[in-house]
Amino acid sequence: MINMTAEAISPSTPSTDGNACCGGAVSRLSPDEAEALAHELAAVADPVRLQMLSIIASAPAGEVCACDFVGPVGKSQPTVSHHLKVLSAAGLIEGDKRGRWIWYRLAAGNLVTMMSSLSAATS
Amino acid sequence: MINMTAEAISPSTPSTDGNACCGGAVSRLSPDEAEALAHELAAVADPVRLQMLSIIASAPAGEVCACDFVGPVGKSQPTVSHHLKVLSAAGLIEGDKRGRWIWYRLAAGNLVTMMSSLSAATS
DNA sequence: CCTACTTATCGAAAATGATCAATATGACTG
DNA sequence: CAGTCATATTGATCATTTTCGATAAGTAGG
Repeated sequence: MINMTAEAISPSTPSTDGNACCGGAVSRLSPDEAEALAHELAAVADPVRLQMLSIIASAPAGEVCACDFVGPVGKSQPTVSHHLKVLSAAGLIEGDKRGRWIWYRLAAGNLVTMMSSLSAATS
Repeated sequence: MINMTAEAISPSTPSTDGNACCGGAVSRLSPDEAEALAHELAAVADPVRLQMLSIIASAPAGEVCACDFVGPVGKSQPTVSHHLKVLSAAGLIEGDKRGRWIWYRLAAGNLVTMMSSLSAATS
């Protein structure tokens, strides 16, 4: 999931002179890793999507019909569909098409993984 | 800016007829709570800011001079200053002005709090 | 005081993202 | 098969965010 194509320790500025600071900083995250983690976090950093996740989480059966989001979040159906797609693409939810409806449930593992990565980067 | 069209436990669609779904969904997050949590998460959902947090986290002394970010993240000084402001406003880092420099350290508690809120909303 | 240095702010340009109306797609129903 | 319902896609608009060059504000040193 996390990309290792670029080196994690960025070259930084040469630190040519005798400055008191500026020169030795190092990141645990390569630019690519940071990009990937930021993308996952961005999927969750939206009020509508947070409400949708919370709606699924508090559903008795653990799953919610797509049409059930429109009313509570107060957005149009295309907007809800867009957000479902974002959450799905980020691996945070999974949809199950049954008959005319699509039932969404949490893919809870990926949320935990995401938070672990964040913790590891900022330990 | 904040839309108040729906309240915490949204009434949703009337569900007048005998639909198999659409009607009973409830969010644990009010629109305002969702907005607040999303705002905190957005502070972290950026590759540059993630790298900056990771740079502070891996600094031996636990703090990093502001000038030390510019090289590693590969952005201009005004851009770095902007991101420091965002992280600071979100309560994720704290700056300490000593002499000519400003030293930044993690305010780690708020990261933990943020992740707890996210967990609680999506339990 | 004048200069060099560090950080912040301003203003503008470019990119990204959220949103909705209209419409398409696909599935059940009568 | 025609109609209805649930969801996805399209196309456009509006708001936000990222970014940088220029410049201001503040501090230390000569």
